[in-house]
Amino acid sequence: MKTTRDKQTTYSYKTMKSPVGRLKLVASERGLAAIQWENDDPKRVRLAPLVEDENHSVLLEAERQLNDYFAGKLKRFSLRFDFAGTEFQKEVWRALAAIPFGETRSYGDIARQIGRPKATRAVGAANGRNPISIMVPCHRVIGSNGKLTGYAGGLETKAFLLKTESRKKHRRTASQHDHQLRKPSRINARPLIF
Amino acid sequence: MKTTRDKQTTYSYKTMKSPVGRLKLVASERGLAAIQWENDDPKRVRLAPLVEDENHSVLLEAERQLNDYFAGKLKRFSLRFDFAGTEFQKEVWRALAAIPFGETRSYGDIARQIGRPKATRAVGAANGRNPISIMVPCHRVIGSNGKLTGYAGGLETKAFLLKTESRKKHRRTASQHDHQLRKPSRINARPLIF
DNA sequence: ACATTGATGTCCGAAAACGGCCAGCACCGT
DNA sequence: ACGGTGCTGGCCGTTTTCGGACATCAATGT
Repeated sequence: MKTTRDKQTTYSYKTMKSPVGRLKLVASERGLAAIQWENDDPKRVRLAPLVEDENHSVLLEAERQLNDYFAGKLKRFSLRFDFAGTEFQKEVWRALAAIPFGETRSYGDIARQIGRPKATRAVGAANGRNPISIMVPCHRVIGSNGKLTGYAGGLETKAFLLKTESRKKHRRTASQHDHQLRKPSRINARPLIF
Repeated sequence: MKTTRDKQTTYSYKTMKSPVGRLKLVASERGLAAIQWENDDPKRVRLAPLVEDENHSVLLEAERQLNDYFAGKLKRFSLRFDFAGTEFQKEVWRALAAIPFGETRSYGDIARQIGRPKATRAVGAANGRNPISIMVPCHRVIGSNGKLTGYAGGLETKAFLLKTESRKKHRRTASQHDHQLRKPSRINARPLIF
């Protein structure tokens, strides 16, 4: 008998088309729980049981924001997230969510930021388990040498997202000014290797 | 870092006094989830996070029925249960709930009843994990040789419950008649070893 | 009488494996 | 002196794996 313990929570989902392929949005009553790729490894993010619901308010709002993002009309997502993970993972994911549009960080940067400077590999692992692709921008985390190193949606997708964001970033208006950065000299100064 | 994954559901609890010590009642919105002993092994039944709620309707009803049971005024509990366990465990627990007041079964009896005649030890293990003591009467399951063998609330408590039920059972009125039993010759014919 | 054996589902702890890392260093070719 | 490239070793949280331990019991063998 292979049955496992119940998961207790039921999630709603719907799918949508996007420039990076079909996406599957998943939400609980507490907020958005996942954005998964078409061929996502099913054991990367495990949420069950799932029920289709095209009209779930959180899912509709997420879809709207994603469309605006891909249309270049939105640079910062604003939505309640329902993270299911360990305390460490949630800390990492929160740190990811704080990386501004168009910038990048190294895995070590994130490790230092959450106060565990030596947990770089663990940060990498937590990155790979990020349930909410795109909105929690794990694609903005790259190797300290500028290499992209890995992405659940495929390295091409990671490159596409970064290139798009970087282009949009440069098209800034006069009213914009530089953000206050903790380490301004290093941020985004890393060469990107697509 | 020792943090584990979230449990997703929040449970309400309250405590009550009883002839067998203080009991902790736990419920979700789906029903009664646990009745735990004062010094219950915390890893026997794990429900978290817990919030005290003296007025939860399920908890109040459970308390009422328990009081009636201990007063000898109630022989059969009627309440929605919220079992959290594997499919096998739930099958066992459902089988337990069907054992009438004042009767006993052996672990092998239960195993046969759920169609897994050789899973006697597994039944024992599932018994030990029964979250809803007393109401799901795992105390009515004893060794095939009549020995009590084990009980989360202590063997003295198991003996007390069985002795009480057996006494109350015999004090029957003239209007009562024997229950229809599937195996009348064996049921409760086993000698009890207190 | 009494010890042994095998079948069963689940949990627990320990240990090992496994990564979306990275600094340091040697080495090499300008 | 530089700038690449590639290897090595240490670091860290999570997942997987594995070996026992059980609230048993009928069937054997002694």
